[in-house]
Amino acid sequence: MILTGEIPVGARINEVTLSAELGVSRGPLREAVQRLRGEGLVTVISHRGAFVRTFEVDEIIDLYELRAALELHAIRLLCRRASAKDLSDLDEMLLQTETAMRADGDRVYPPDMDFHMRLVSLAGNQALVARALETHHQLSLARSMSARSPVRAQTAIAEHHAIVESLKRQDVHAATDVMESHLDHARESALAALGLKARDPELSA
Amino acid sequence: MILTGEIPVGARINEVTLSAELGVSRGPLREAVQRLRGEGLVTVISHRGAFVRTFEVDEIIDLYELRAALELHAIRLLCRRASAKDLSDLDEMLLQTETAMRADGDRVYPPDMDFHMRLVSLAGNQALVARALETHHQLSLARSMSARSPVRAQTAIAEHHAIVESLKRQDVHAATDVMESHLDHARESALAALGLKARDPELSA
DNA sequence: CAAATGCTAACTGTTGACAGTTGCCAGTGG
DNA sequence: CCACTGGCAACTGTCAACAGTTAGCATTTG
Repeated sequence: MILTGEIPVGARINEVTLSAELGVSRGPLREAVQRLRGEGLVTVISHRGAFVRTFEVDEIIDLYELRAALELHAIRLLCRRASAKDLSDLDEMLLQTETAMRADGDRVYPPDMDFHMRLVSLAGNQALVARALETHHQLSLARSMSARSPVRAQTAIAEHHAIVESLKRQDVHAATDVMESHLDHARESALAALGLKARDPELSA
Repeated sequence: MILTGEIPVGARINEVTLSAELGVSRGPLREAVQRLRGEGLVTVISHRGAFVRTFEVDEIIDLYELRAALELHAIRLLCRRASAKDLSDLDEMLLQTETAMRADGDRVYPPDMDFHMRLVSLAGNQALVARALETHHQLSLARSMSARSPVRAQTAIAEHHAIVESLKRQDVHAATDVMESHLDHARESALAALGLKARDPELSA
């Protein structure tokens, strides 16, 4: 309900009304809230309740940095572990996304997230996958604070292709470089959609 | 209580007896269990209860890989952001650890964890810090499955020094290389303490 | 008129009790 | 003697009610 926007960002979660809507008691609901707290989707204030988390610009930048840490490492692992079939599967996935996008001009981020999560999954590290999924959830929540901007689809797909090509050549350096700039672009796009610019005086390298 | 071993690894958490010991009711205890579940310290089985999580060898290797992803990225960020004072503080910290170790031959891992967490904190990314702390908690729980092995203290300290020296020279490549081998050694040491070896046929680079 | 104070309603924090499920053990039949 | 079944005890899942706190509003006072 949080990720779909059914409960708006920043809103308080009223335990009694929500438990009545869901048809459960307050006990299980409070347990669920604690789980969401662990996932970073709500912030709990003592005696005040649980609020759907809001993100400052700095926090969004931090999350993209975290994404970079996780996904760049996944890339490094993939260069050593990915089988030919894995890579061809990724290619097929990209083609399907392209055809789906051509038919239906809507929805740009879900396939993007699918690609990245597939990439991380192929690294074969469950702990890494869990953290990446968590980070994506937080980022999708942060992005939902702005109106959807369906821009940046074609360029993203092109960058995905470049990543897979680098992986096929087992070129770690190229793959990580492309992924890093890809995430930089995604961050800037997200921040632009949210209104303002970044601070970072550090994109020379 | 889990991290200190007061509740042994693999044990079931009896809600009624534990809530009686802690002087609280089962409701808050169940909420706490859900939080621990989010932190990956317990696994909850429906109608069976919460069990202090046990780790397979593969999962421990995955956790060290996750550590590498987070801490190597922290190193990269530090090379750009760390001030001279930050680095001198790290140096002082290492010296204090050495003198403390010379006086008291016990306790090897806590200062190690302190150093790494300090390193990550200096990167100035709260999301990164949170995940690193979580991973360290899981690893300390995994290590607690074996008897403490206070070996490997001097070499670890030496490697810490080498990391700081590389950071002072702003040599990203050297710093990440040292950190990577440091974590490799830590992993092998932990696995050895737990009984058996790793599988990885991939430590040539 | 403005600031401080007391009151009230709404909500969270916690508790104890009830219902449903699981695992174990004795008893029974092959 | 072994496998199976029925019953039982312990425990988890859930609920409704009570206590304590917070925020807002009306009232009072300088």
